[in-house]
Amino acid sequence: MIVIATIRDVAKLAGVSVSTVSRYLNKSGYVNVETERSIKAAIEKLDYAPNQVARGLAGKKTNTIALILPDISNLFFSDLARAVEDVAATYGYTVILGNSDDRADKEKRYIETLKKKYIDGFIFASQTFGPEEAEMLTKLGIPFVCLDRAPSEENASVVRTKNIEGASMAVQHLLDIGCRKIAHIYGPQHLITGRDRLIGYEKSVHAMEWFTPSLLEEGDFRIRGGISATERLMQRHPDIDGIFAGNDLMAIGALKALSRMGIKAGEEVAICGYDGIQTAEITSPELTTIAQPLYEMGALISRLLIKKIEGTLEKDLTYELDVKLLARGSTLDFSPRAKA
Amino acid sequence: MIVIATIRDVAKLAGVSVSTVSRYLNKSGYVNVETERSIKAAIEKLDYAPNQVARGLAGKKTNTIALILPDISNLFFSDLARAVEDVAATYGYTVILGNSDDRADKEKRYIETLKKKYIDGFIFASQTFGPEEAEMLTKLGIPFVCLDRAPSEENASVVRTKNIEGASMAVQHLLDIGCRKIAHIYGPQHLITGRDRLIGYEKSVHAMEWFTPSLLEEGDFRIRGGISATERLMQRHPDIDGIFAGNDLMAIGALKALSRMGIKAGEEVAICGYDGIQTAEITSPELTTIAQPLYEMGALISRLLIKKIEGTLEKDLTYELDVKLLARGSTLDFSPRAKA
DNA sequence: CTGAAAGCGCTTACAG
DNA sequence: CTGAAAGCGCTTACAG
Repeated sequence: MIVIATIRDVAKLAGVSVSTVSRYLNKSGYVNVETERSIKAAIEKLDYAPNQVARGLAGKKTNTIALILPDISNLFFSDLARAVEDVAATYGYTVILGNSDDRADKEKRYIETLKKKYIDGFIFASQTFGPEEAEMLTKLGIPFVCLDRAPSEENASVVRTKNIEGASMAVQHLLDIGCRKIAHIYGPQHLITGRDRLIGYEKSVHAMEWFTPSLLEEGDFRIRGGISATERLMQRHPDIDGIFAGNDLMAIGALKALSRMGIKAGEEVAICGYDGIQTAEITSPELTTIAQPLYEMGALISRLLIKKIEGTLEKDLTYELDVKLLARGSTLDFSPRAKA
Repeated sequence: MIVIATIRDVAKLAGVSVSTVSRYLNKSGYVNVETERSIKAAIEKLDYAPNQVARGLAGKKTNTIALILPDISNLFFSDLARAVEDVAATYGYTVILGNSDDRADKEKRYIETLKKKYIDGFIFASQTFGPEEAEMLTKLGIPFVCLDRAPSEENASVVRTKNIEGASMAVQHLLDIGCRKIAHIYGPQHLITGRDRLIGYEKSVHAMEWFTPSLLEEGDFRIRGGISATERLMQRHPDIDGIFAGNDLMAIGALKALSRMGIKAGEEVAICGYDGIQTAEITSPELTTIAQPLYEMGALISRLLIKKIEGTLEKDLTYELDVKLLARGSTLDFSPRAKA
């Protein structure tokens, strides 16, 4: 077992007081150039590194943030988590991971246990995060930022994409390639992503002569929900030739459902998703999608949190990032004649 | 801002000393039933919860473990991380996430910064973790456990699956469905998973008359590597009718490559992967794979670490879990005649 | 520019 | 069974 040097050891070796070493370490207050040199030498010699736990107790800062998301094994969130951790590490922060399964009780438990650990701040990518918890954190004085959804009208920093606009892009693309009857599988309506993408779809199609509300079907943002929604849609309207799914997982479900029904996804029925998860590239046909800049979103949100923690964030804002159409086989292979 | 109660507040309210409260909290030493009651009442009234940072400093235990893996956005590791976090939370531990990109320098940096935070232990799912780092941790007295690979001959706890056996199962399955010329895309040979699965393949085929070493091709455990390996293989041996890929990502690459070449994956060339990641179900045809019990692996490894931390692990062992063949479209659709 | 002192909120022997 | 004291390794005013 190795003996780890403390600030006292450094002070002794450098022939100064502990306070001076601390001041040097934190660059708070003046330190003479000479003494600075000897402190530096002592630190080097002893291979000293400040004990973060002691620092945490004394200074109430741990350089640790928590990322609370529904499920890290969900493709969307693992991409995001990667970005969050990258940026956090760059700024010298450590990331604690919490899976909430979108359950308020689990989420609260994380808040409870992590406040006792003096976590510096929270990122919520969870859907359950609401006003109650936001207030709890505010009272405790713990900074937080949110993905997609603001917990209340108050000022909180939020990062999301232009969902309405993105949905319109999806529909427009389907129209452009020649679709004449486009359905939408929408996500849960208690989520802003579910709602806004539905709004974008409706805006784009409500004036079309072929539009009817029965072209709408509810999904759950998961593959399974996409499958059953597609089945119901195709049964109701066998002449559907385009489907815009509220996210990629449901679009993958649509792909699956169609192929089970013996319909050529992509050729006979074009499909477009939303998110731009990596997996959209491994389906066949590959999935056309409205790509969110996942990495940027994660990077931005963790940068915002760190700024809040360090008190350098001017003011809370909602950031709506641009999305991008990635046209791939599931729409590019479309040839209306294939069906007729 | 809320005022948080400390152990002193509890002691005062209960009319006892801080030591007694501490003893009650940690169930160390005797506490009279009466005083226990009043302490309990005080805790309830003040909504007291011990400060973990202070506890960490005084007792050198933080109830926090670190999970170091190559990349959380890799499907394999996100599934695993979920299990690790679940189990850790159950035992009252918090999980810190670190992405190493399989780079020794990043890995060491995590060790450096986390030891200063009094992390209780490490799980390494990273491939770079070697003897040097293992020694470093041993010297520091920090417990660790490893996925797949032991860092040295010394006693370390390791969790992996029966790779050789699993590979043989894959080959046997391909033979069973009628394949007569089976290639193997092997993973990096500095990884035990890459090596052992190759051994399993060779064991099963070396006596076959059709076997030739040119049925082997190297991959990198990623989709891209699977694609190019498959291209090279099919060029060399257009009559290959079965491919066993060393992991699912490369198998997905094989699927992609074949479809680009106009070959019907599944029907003309059967494909089997290894891992059992969730994504294997969303390809088309769905991917047959040798499934590792990912969740169990994650659960076991984190349970092992916690036992080591708490000193209740009898001895270090290497656990080799069973795998299971999940036969799906990529082999079940096989019909040799399709090609002829 | 520097040091002594108090404090962060616990735990751990050690007396009693 | 219980309490006083020292200590964990820092930071933060406050004097000088």
